[in-house]
Amino acid sequence: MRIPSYQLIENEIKEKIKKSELKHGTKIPSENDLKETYGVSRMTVRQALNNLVNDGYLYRHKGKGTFVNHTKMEKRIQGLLSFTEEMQLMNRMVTNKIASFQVMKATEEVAAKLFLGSGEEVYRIERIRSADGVPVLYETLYLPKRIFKDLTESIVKNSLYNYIEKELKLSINFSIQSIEAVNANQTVSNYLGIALDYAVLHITLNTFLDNGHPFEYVSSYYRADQYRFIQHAFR
Amino acid sequence: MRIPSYQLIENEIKEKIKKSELKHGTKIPSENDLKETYGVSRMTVRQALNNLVNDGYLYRHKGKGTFVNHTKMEKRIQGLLSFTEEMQLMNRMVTNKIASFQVMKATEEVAAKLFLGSGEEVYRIERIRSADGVPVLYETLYLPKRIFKDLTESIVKNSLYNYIEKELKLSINFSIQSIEAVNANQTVSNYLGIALDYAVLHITLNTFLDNGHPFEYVSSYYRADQYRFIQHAFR
DNA sequence: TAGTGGTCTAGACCACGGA
DNA sequence: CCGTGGTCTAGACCACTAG
Repeated sequence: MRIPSYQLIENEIKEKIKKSELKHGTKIPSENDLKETYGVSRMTVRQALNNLVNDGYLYRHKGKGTFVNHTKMEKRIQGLLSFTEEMQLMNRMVTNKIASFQVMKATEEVAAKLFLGSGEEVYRIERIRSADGVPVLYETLYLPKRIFKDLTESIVKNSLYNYIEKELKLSINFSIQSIEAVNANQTVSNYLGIALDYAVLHITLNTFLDNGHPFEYVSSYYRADQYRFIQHAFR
Repeated sequence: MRIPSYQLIENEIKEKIKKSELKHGTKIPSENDLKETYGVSRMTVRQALNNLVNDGYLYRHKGKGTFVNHTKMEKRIQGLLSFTEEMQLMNRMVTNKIASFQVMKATEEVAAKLFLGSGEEVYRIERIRSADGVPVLYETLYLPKRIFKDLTESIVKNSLYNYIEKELKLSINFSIQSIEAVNANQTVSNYLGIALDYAVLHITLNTFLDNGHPFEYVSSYYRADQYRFIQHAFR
């Protein structure tokens, strides 16, 4: 298992940025200096720097030098993160409560969202997820039995994305989300402990694997005072 | 004005993909073939291909070859669209009503969002935007006077993005949006013609130019029954 | 085994920025 | 002017994939 030298250089610079040894606007050593420091050719140094520029860690000015960028934290957030991961980023403790867990035949709507044949079975799971003990969202998950053969409550109580990636060795690709505002109905108001008619975010989510198959359909309700949705969009 | 050879190679391949001469999954010639075709070194070919891979046009498989990617269309759709453009996509007629139009000194919040010095002037504009005659959103725009020297009501009544790109010749890069659900207050309820406390989407938007400067800060309220927000996210 | 992309070298000339 | 990054060469060896 050899690690290529350009990756070693990349990682070392990345670490320094993360540890704030290199701060926004700082000039890093020139390509010729780095070439000497690491005992590699200039092209290898450039490969490392190119990757860091593409990832937004650095930017270059012809004739001047290479500098540390400041926007990295923001860029990370635009990716697809699970609720657990999102809350970890904010240093908040996640707890999950399973309100129901059953296997049923997919309804027409769910079958359509999950690309299932009629009569195929799905798990239907209701969860209430809290951050630092405060209920933030109530969601209903639909997962194809075909993909999740031996799902248990304890798996769902922890991070589903972690289970999919680490245990099932499946590769999550992208999701389509629809976001709207609705007034809380009786169920939502009960589960989240908020007043009836209080505004909540209703997000439905269809998530797909690398092979193009959808593996989850989720309908979730977020407490407006606890959650906001940040996104980057490029023109 | 010399164009580097790697860019020529890049552009030629990009064109072929756009004209569908190269379709999804097609294997493109090997790096050694391209090297011969264009009479350059292999590193130069790789520079061209690296850029196309980073832009999502191609993907590589070690030992197999380089292939044309298919996700370009999807990537387009997730991009940043103005309200006018979005509504046009859905074949809905947009009308804008200007509720107020003034120049004022930026408040602290607005100055921070627009990277302005204290005391700098901004336009503050309130618009109600309708699709097919139905009010969909009420928004307050803040635009730096420094960038929009001669803004008029009639420009704002049409598409601002169009004016920025076609008239001012500025290049819009990306936006950061924050989306939350709130209950309509008196103002919102009046302008959108909905009941008080009805759930609405509150979206604030900070949009940036290619040079990194923010050019608008917008706070908008969308009618929940008329608008939903769709987005793709990649893992 | 042959062909592919992944990594790497030791040079070179250029254009730009600042002193 | 010198130092910077931008482009480019003509090789090399490696790891992976397929027949």
